[in-house]
Amino acid sequence: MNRWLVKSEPSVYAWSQLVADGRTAWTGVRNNTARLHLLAMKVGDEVLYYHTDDDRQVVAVARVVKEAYTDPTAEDPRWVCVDLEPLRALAKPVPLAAFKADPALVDSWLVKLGRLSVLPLTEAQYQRVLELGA
DNA sequence: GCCAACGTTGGC
DNA sequence: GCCAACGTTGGC
Repeated sequence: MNRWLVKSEPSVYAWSQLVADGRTAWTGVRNNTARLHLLAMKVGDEVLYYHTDDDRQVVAVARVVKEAYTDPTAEDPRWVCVDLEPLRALAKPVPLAAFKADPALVDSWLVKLGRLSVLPLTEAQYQRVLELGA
């Protein structure tokens, strides 16, 4: 079971929209590192849902329901997407500042490589976020 | 709105 | 194959 984090601009596709839709194709990723992470996702993997822009916090947990396939919104067929469904919102969102302040999270890719939109978390990092968000 | 960090492109 | 220039992302 791998753990991930995906970013979304809340003005474009917020968590509430995923809840309303019940499921979505995670399209539009055009960065090779992020692409490799999408390719590594397995059905059942849990994915933290992070809002960029003014929010800048993890708000919820989603789950992979379909593994990587060609992104229908891309001209180049090498780009892929996965399908996600909402799992649950965090009781308390975990802000980026908490990642930077927490020794267990400061080494995460979210902090180290801020522009990466799909990134892996270690099990310990993942559990720590859930703990902070409980 | 600005800027830092990173990726990509294209000239040589 | 190197690197300068440019574009994009996301935090502040």
